[in-house]
Amino acid sequence: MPVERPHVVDKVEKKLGMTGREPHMRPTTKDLAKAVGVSRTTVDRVLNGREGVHQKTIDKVNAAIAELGFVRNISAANLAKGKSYRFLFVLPQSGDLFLAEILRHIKEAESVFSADQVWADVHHIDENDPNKIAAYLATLSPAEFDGVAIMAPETPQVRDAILRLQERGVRALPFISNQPLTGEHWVGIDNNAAGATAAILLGRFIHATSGNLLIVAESMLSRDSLERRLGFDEVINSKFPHLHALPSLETYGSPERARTILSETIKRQENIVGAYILSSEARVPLAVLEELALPSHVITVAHERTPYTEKALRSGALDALVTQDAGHLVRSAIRKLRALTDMRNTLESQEKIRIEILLATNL
Amino acid sequence: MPVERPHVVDKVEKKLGMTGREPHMRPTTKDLAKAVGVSRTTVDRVLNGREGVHQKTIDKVNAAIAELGFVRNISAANLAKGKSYRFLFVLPQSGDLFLAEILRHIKEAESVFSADQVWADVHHIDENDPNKIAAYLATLSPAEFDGVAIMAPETPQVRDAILRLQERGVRALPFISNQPLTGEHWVGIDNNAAGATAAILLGRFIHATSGNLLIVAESMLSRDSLERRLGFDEVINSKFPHLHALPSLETYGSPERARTILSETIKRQENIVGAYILSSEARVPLAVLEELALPSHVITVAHERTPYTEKALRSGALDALVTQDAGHLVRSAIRKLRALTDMRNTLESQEKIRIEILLATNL
DNA sequence: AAAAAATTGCTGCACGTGCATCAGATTGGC
DNA sequence: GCCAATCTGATGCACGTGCAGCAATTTTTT
Repeated sequence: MPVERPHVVDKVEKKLGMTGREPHMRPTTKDLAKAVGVSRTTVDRVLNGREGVHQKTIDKVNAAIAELGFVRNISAANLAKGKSYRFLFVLPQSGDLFLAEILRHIKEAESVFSADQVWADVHHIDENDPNKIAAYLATLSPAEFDGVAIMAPETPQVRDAILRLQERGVRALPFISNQPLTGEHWVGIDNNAAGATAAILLGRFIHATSGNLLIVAESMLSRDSLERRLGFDEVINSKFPHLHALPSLETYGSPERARTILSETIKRQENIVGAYILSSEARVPLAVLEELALPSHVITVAHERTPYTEKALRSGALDALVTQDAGHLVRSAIRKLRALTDMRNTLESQEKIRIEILLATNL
Repeated sequence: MPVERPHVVDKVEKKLGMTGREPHMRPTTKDLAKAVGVSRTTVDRVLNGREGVHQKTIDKVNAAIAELGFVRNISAANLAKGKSYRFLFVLPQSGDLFLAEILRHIKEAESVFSADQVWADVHHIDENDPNKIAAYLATLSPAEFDGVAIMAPETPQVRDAILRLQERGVRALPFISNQPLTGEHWVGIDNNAAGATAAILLGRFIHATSGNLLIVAESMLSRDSLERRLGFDEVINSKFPHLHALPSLETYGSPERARTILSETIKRQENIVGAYILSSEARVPLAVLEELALPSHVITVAHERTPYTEKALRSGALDALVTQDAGHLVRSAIRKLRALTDMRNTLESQEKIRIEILLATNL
């Protein structure tokens, strides 16, 4: 049974001069004060970094904190402050299945974190108009939101808008799409490594002694795509020189265009032994590849787990999936934003987003 | 900035007949009571399942809970109850590097969860003596621990001890080692799938058109090893019939024995194209394999990420690693135990332990 | 030594929920 | 219509921390 604190007994013990504190009860600010020989007010001043405390006293309090192993009861603190966390996810609009997964997990996470007074909203932006994005970010104030997770392509306008947002006191967190130079905080994977991982899978799964690799992207304009491609090429060139990665085919999200450029390329190239779909929306390219009925020895690798790619993996249309856990991304973003507003640290090992490899057996 | 609840303004608003509640403030039990038209006492009775409330009233309260979207403030509740969570991890003793990782993450997790009044102890048991394990579990009482995560081989004695533990009111959670029939709660991976995943990796990485696969285990007595082997064989037989999995070699944890049986087997078998180390301690077999200097085309797959296997992966001594995240395992166990003592549900998607595949590029 | 500044303490309420006690109110059975 | 049983309410303290207002003490400056 959970431990219920026995109020009365506690008091009696205190009267008898005992500590009144079971070994599994953490010291409180009151205990701290008693240990140091100051009042709770002074302890409070130290804990919350208020000024007007002598350095010597500060040191003594900190020493006692270390010795007693004092940990601030955040629940009680938040309760006292009546604090709540209002976060916003700024995401591209698009019918992307991966994005749908992200949205689903935001809803899910909100219900879990609701017990901790966390609110998560979503706002969709036109990801192709950096000025619009920057303009929208400029409207956000600390009065509305404590933190914002932003998934947007890296452009100078957006980067500046994020910096200004932070200056206004709104914690901003680059989300999935990396925004370099905005600080060390961000949630996502190393896309270079993701591309390299896809390359190893293709390189090792392909048994042919030579051949060409089809590379399909939605667009090569984004930094993420570029990084994946770079990481991919690096590995193919250094470890699998018998394979040749073709120039990236860009679908621009259009099924018709995808069909045209893919079928043309396949007709032209005789010796295709593998296909790498590096965009986060694999549905269109995958559907087209299935239509075109490539020989069965052609290995296909794509990114991001969605209902569609999952099915393709199960059916064998896809040989491997390099993905990041959408739920983890969302929860990590929320935890990081919360830590940022509380000026706490997060647990590195928990927040590191893994580059996951999925085969038909470990879905 | 975080939202500070403006006490004074609140009161004024209430006087003016407003709700006094910003849209991002969750309704409290007081609001609930007002909405239903009962007292906070009655709401409390319903929320905590106390008896003596008319069914009609219960329904009305529940309806209001749904309508207002009331979520009990667990922080406040725990604060009021002075509740703390004392959990125990019962683990094998052994110098296993994987176990060391688990231990490290328990320490780490304790510091994180300490803000939530969670205490995590560790007790080591002799994993080879089911009676001793059962006897130890019999000594645990709800007065000491609210929940216990147990990593122990499946035997009837242990299973019974776990059941009796649960009857005494101590939540028990099978940890990593599955204990079937003790309920749906457990933390770990499907070892059958893990073995199957290793098999796919080996099968696809090996380019030879025929050959033998070395299988190394610490012992085949545990259910986990058996399941991995079964999952492995199933995939090899059905999808890679040109490969032949040799009988399992058991090291019993002894480096000398490992060296002997491995070198003998390798001498006898001419055509070894792959090695699968299915035990959680890969260090000894891996070291021996390196000593024996197998040809470079031999593919090696092992389980569990440790500093040692990580290094082997980086150096190329190992081609792939099938692993489970030790930090995730530990945190998931703590979250599940907490949910069990609170009789809450956990988030399925967060607690599912993934079978991860690691290559040199996605460490 | 007196005045000013810096440091520390006291008191008391607030947050949302749990819980105990006692007092009313409503219902049902006869 | 009366008593008992069942249901509901009122009141108040507790948990650990934050915070405001003011008083008391110590240290530094003039």
